[in-house]
Amino acid sequence: MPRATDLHAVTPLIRKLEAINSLSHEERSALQSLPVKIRAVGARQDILREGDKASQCCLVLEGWICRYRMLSEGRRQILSFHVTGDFPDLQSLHMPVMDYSLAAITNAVVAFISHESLRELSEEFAGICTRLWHITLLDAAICREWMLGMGRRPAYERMAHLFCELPLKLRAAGLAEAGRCPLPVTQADLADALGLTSVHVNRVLKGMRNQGLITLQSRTLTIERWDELLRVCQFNPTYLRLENRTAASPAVRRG
Amino acid sequence: MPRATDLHAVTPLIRKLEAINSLSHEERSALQSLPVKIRAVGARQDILREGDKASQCCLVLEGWICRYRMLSEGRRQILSFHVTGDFPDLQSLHMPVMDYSLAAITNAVVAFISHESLRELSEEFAGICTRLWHITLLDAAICREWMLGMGRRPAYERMAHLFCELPLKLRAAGLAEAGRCPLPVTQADLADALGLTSVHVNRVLKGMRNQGLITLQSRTLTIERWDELLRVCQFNPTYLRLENRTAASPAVRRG
DNA sequence: CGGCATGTTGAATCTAATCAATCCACGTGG
DNA sequence: CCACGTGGATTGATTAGATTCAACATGCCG
Repeated sequence: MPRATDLHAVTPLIRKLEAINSLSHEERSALQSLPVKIRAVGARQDILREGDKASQCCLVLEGWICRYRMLSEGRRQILSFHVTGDFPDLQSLHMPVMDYSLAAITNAVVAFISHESLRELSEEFAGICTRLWHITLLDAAICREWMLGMGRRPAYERMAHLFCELPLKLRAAGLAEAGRCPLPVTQADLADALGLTSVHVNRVLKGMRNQGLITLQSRTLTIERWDELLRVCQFNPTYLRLENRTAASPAVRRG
Repeated sequence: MPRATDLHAVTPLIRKLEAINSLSHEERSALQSLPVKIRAVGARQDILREGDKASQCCLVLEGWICRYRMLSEGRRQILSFHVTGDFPDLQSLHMPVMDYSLAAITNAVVAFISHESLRELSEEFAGICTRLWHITLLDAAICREWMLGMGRRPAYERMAHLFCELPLKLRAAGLAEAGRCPLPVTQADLADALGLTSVHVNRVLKGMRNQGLITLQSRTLTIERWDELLRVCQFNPTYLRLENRTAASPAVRRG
């Protein structure tokens, strides 16, 4: 596993922006000279808390991060999962008071980029501003999809849907091979992401294994029957906007 | 009810942008000269459908609009409600393929503004670009709040939360007096927004009326006991980012 | 080896869904 | 003016999906 250093810390971000629209030479070098602060975060550690006022954004370099919110009596809702290249709190650039917390799920490495430098960059390069906006929109689209699931999909479908989404998302980011992806989260985490209890997650998982749809072991999710999994949850990948990058596209492999 | 004409069609938008950050004279006049196409939409009519490729954005001038998604067997999830001044599909500016449908709940009037002209405006005025981005972020914050509710709040709390959110949102937009707001939706619509069935919505409503928390008649929601309603759902208005405008509403602070 | 986090299973319970009537307000046409 | 139709609201009875509580198994790490 390559260790992130200041020198190439921004590459995951560049990669992501390129995926939206290719960058000019000036844009790329401006990004490369962004000042960043690297920080390692232990598993289950908070990075930022609801109510905090952020003055920098957090770029994920390694590991899994999640956004979450808490209610009384320990109720927790995970709002999203984030991996290398994601910018989970990019919206803080315009809304500094956090309406959710950010925590590491696994051991992780993140890079902090100050709002100030991001703003300067956005002012100088309209194209970068647009792409950053684009990232927040992608995020919102996934949020809508999760909302639909929580409101209208029963547990089995909801979980199947997540198991379609994650491998596609990770593969597009060059972090997974086809039909298989890392899933380093506990059943309790899954439960909090899906709006279920961990006991029920366990039972639904058992059901999916019995149907031969998936295997999930050693923190790796393998899709055994894509066609069936897609059918079960009526999966439509439009919202992920993977376009050409989806299947075996060179854009993915080049990463 | 004032009829929207081309001349002042953009005022609700200007009002909303001003609320984020006051506009310069040039910005305001540039906005005023935006070309718009006004269209009346009958109640329950679709304005745009999932999968459509948009080349313009829809600004709500009058009436209530919702975003929604459908699943098989008539399952519907309403993703958001929108009123005068809202830009429910602003994200189509950067992601033209719609991942949800847009429909009028009541009779409504909308203004279409072409992506082209919005893009020109954004290029010329960085401040307008930023504010538009800001609007999409506000939207995402509400989406996260709804997600939390669907995942972790039981029906009663979830509905109470919506009944806190709507009056505050509408009041900030100048569309409601304190402690009361129009709610021209059916119980079936409410159900689709909350991820419940209409039968259950009816029962929860009955419960809230019995507790003396609200009245809901003639399409008007009145909050009878703000303090208690806020308490029931642990309402925290941060995510709405009403800031200074909240303070103007004594009903909130009293609670 | 012991301890702790995570995963698994069973039984009882509960929330919300489903199915099925009925009621009510309102508008329309005879 | 009243009968009728219609969409929405209300209520009851039943069922299903998910939670809760509790116990036990497994795997990993010091």
